[in-house]
Amino acid sequence: MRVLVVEDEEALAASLARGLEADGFAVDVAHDGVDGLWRAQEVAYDVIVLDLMLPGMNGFQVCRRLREAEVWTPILILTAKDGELDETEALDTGADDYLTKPFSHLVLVARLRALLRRGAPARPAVIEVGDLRLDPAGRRCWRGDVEITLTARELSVLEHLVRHAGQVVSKREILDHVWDDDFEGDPNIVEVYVRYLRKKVDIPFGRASIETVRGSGYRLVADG
Amino acid sequence: MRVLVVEDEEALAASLARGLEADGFAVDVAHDGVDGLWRAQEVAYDVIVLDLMLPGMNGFQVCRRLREAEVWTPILILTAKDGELDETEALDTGADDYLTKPFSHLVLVARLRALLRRGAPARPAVIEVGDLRLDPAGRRCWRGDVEITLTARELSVLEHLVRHAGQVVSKREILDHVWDDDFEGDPNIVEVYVRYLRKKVDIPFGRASIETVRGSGYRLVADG
DNA sequence: GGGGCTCCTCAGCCCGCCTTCAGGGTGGGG
DNA sequence: CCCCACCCTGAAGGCGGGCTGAGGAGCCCC
Repeated sequence: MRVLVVEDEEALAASLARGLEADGFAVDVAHDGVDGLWRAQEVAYDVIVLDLMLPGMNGFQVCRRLREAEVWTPILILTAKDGELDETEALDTGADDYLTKPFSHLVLVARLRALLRRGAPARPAVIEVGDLRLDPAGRRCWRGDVEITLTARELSVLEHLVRHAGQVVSKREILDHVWDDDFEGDPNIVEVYVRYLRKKVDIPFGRASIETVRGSGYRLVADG
Repeated sequence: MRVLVVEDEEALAASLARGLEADGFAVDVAHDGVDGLWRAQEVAYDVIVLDLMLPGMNGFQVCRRLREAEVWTPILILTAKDGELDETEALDTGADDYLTKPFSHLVLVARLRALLRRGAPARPAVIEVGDLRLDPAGRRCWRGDVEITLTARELSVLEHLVRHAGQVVSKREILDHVWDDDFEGDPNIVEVYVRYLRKKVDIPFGRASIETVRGSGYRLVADG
């Protein structure tokens, strides 16, 4: 099992390396984000331990860049902070687990083994409909090679359509699944968001993937 | 994506709800098994997070009851215990995955997304009569490989004919099934719609699949 | 505090769908 | 052969579902 530790703090890095080696890991250490990013792309590590606070490029950036580069090695983020921000941010950037400093060596190893056990699954759950791609976990979306920036709501609506591609989805259903059930506003909101989506994922590309099924709802199609 | 969290511990429930909402889920919370069971049957959730230790009815019971009630929503069981017993028991009762407390939010979300990914898409119930195909749920219709665009009413009338293919269906019957029972308008409306249908599904293809049975009604035939 | 962004509301408009209606065609029984 | 019931057909109008643009409230970050 080969692990890459990206950690700028010398003492911690050395301690991690020693401990992991004692547990049978083959350990490489990178001391800053740029180096870590490079190594992670060059070598097929089984898992990466990534500190958040790094000189130059921080852990989130490294993580995101790796995923953008189609590197799906499981990543465990180390963070000194404890805020919720880190947690959600880590998820957004595609990390697989995270650990708050200080942590026990045993816990770290347990988490790493858990990640390894899960094996390849870090692979993104990208859903494709024609050349429209959606990564619900990463909250990202593409038409072909062009990335499309969507807001949270837009993405949720599109996610629901994509997950039911080819089927008719009623406005009521979208409302129930994407909005909270205590939403008492204008159901017209669904039409509005469909319009937003069409403006972003269809019209600029001359497509018509979100069909209106009058009286029933909407249907997402491949639209070759 | 709509998720039901069944968890009696207030703090954990609130934290789960907040976290999941931050990840774009629409979250409902039930604080005991009975409430959870009821909600899960009333609302079409995409996934259910179910604690084992619940007042009144425990997670296993809820799970079993749901499956007995033909509710197939993916269920992820939360357990404080660590025994293998729980795992096999959970799977026996029809749960889809389980997670041992304490767990990281990231892991929970990853597991939920995995469940959603697995979620089986609704199977298409396509009815065929000769080379005429109808997908009532998808609101679509084909003659051979050619898709035919039908309005809601047209499709409803055709659906009734297709479901009784080969039999004579009276106009009164069509009226009662396709229109509201209290429809007091001109029964001629049925003739009008049969005409519309013939213009779309028969005439362009040189077919005559909707036969008139004078004095009785209409009959849909294969019309090889 | 202000600018930008996201989310939501609202009202007006337009087109397509549903329905009605009247007139013409057709077939069967006397 | 004639008549009447039954069915077909074309046109027209009203209505409602869906679309659209503008704008305001809340939020976050600078």
